[in-house]
Amino acid sequence: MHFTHSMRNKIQLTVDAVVFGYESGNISVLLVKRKYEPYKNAWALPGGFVLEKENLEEAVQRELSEETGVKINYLEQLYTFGDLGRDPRGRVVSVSYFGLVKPNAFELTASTDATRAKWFSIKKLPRLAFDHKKILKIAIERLQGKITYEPIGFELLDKKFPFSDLEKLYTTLLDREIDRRNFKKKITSLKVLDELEEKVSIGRGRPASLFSFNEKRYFQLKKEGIIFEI
Amino acid sequence: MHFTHSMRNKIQLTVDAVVFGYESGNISVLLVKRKYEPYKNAWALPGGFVLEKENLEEAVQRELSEETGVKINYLEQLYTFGDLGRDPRGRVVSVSYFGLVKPNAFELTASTDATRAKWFSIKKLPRLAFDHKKILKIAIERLQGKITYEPIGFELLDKKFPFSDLEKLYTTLLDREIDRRNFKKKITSLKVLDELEEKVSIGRGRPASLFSFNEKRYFQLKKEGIIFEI
DNA sequence: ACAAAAGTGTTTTCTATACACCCATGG
DNA sequence: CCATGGGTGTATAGAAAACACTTTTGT
Repeated sequence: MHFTHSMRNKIQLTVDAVVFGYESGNISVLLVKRKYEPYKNAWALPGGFVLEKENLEEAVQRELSEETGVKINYLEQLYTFGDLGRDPRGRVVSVSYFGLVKPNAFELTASTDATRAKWFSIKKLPRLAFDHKKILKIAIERLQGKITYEPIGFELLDKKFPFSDLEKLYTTLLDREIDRRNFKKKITSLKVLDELEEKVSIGRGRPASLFSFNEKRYFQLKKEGIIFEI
Repeated sequence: MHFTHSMRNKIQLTVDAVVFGYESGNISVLLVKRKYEPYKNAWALPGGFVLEKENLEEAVQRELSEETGVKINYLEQLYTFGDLGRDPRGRVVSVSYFGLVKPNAFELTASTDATRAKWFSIKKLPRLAFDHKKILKIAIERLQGKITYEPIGFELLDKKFPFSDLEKLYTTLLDREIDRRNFKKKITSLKVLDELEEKVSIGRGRPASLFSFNEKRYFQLKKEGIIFEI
């Protein structure tokens, strides 16, 4: 169909971000409480209208920083939701993004209105505005899918971490037990981890060696599209 | 950011479709010659502006039928392109789709202006309008990716086909030789093919048995998210 | 009879999985 | 000294890969 001025549509464009964080066996997602109608005071994914002179990714980053102050470590496009009736204000199409943050960025900054932005465990979610429940569901599927074919973890863990953190991350995300020895073998064979001299002991038990991701190797693997069966 | 009337943006929304077809060792993509400026007479992906009261997928189907008459066998969302400056008319965000057609739908219908819609081998592409070269590149990567983890083929081959067609499809898409015996073993183990009584002989050589996809089994595998290493 | 494409099994190698005990520390 | 979590190796089974000759037809 050819475009003429009279046909200029009234479709509005928004972005929404599903941002995941991980800490000690818990996957959390960042939500904000809505200030305005519709769905005033309901929890929703951070996001908002795209400005005419900003890229989509800039829009997400801006909204995230305005609404939550959280610094994103990894961001990719998730899916575009455009069904009629998904927004009571009219026709609103939303480009959703998928983000990950490290635990140290987990704390909501001072600039954040703590009553407005909050981390929720994905196991105990409040009722969400718009079709955000659906968006979140797809994001969780993406997260679980990604982890089985990409050496994710770099984006969710601190710079230095005990191996058990990585293991726990996988058991949490995949929601099943994994054999520690076999898991370590597989990770080791990828050569993405550097073992550090340092150790930490958390509570009782033998202290754990710290590891860090070998960034060079890690991003090389990602580029090669490593298949990483867990 | 809160939305007020004065901020109502002037972002336009389009859809574009990358439709692939396959015939005798060749992957083709469906392009249309543009009727209007900008890029008048240049080849472009079929697509156009989304109407206010149609879903995104409806918009793609409508544009495809208007511009090419081609009947799509499979359609999924690919990616949303929204960079500033990707369209000289202003801010235009495009939701792109990825489609597959069977060879029998390959013929452009009578309703189609044959000089306007045309199949191009992905190895001999013309210069494309807008950022469609980039969109096509991403679609080709998706196609190659999909084939290694989903038993694709159903959507690209005729109802009945000789096994060699499936094999050739894979060698073409993956752009490398595959061992016929190992390949057959793998496909057979999935139990997605039914061997028919019928045979065809094309030119000289021993006639080939025809196969068809066992739809039930095929879609069951897809739902289970089969991992299918080739 | 020969060229061209279809069809078919076995062996070897690699990878995934199953499995249990010792080590270092804090309380 | 004991409870807690960290760390490590081997054996088996299953999957992937390598590999070549026979069959059926058209010309």
